[in-house]
Amino acid sequence: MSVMTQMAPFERFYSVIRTIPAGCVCTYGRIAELAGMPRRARLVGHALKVLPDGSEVPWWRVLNSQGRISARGLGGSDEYQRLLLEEEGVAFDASGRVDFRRHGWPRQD
DNA sequence: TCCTTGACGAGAT
DNA sequence: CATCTCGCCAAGG
Repeated sequence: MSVMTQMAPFERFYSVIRTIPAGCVCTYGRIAELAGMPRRARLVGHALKVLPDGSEVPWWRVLNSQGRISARGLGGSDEYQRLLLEEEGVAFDASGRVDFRRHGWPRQD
């Protein structure tokens, strides 16, 4: 079996993330649910982590359940993520949180 | 193969 | 609000 026959097992997640509209955000847990894999939030984080640079998957639109950017540690893309979101019109409050009622997707209603 | 680490999350304290 | 526990599971040592 060639190394290519076994594609990345995270396509389900990437597909869902690709549908998040610009200016909107979603959570790791919600992505997992929408992908049909409830309780796999942690795996979504891993999927984004291994995403190659320059990927078309809008990883920056994924936040944790508190509406915050998950810390990545040294050399992380935390700041960059916030920048990308703000460019799309996403607002952060004084404590660095995004209001899901305003930018959350899918909309609850 | 065992053990530890995580871009996580919900619930209990 | 801050911790802690537990569920989950791919990766890397």
